[in-house]
Amino acid sequence: MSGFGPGGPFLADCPARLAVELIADKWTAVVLYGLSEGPVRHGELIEMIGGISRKMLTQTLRRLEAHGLIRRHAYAEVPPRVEYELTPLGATLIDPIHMLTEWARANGDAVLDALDADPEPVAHGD
Amino acid sequence: MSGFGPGGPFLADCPARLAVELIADKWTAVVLYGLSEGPVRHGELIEMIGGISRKMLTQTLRRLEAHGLIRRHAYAEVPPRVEYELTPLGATLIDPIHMLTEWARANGDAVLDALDADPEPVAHGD
DNA sequence: CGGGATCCCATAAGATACTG
DNA sequence: CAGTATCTTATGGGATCCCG
Repeated sequence: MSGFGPGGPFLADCPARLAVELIADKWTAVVLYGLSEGPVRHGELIEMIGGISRKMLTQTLRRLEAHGLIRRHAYAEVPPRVEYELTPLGATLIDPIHMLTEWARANGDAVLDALDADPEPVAHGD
Repeated sequence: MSGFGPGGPFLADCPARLAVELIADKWTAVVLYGLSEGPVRHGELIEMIGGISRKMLTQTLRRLEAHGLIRRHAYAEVPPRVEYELTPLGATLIDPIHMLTEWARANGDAVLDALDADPEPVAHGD
């Protein structure tokens, strides 16, 4: 399995790359997770998530909307009300994200233990 | 489920945050994926992944090692040989990553279609 | 061959203030 | 309440050179 030439790296066009580009930023997975139970308002997401700025939330929601993973519902009211909900496509992403979450719940401590055991930057050339 | 006060956002200490902090960067998931079949050398990873710089690879490997997810094996040879492999803990992360990959393989086209349908930045305030 | 050090640039992301 | 614009800083990440 090591006979790939310079012309064809394996993982270069791997679907993992797309998955990473989609959810591998600071907020995307958390926002999707926040929407997993049903429609949520902008302000509610801010409170739920805790620590995200309005700018980052809006930006994340926009990208998810453009990717077809969530749907925006703006009501013509005063004061304005906007709700976001997963599309059927977006809902299919909840399971994988849930698996990651479960993994973290089960193994998070082990990771923190490992960090605790090797606190130093591990310079192998030293 | 909307009665959380200012003192307790739901997702703030959610394990999803740890999961995100672990794998939500450009290379971590791909590197783990590259190690999922068995021990691989540094240079092999470079070829397999395609596009990663030596600096980023080393940096990613160091963090994974510190997190206890991979193990480094340096052989006292000339020229030097260094192999990396998943720890048992790291191996448990492969399944979740695999699910993401499978999702991308199944739904990647749908996402690209959505992007194609709404190419513009979607300015709702316009 | 593996990897550290340095320099440099592009982007991410927070704070703040303003608009409908 | 929801969203945008602008500014600023921290970080990510590439290129390059040098060392074991």
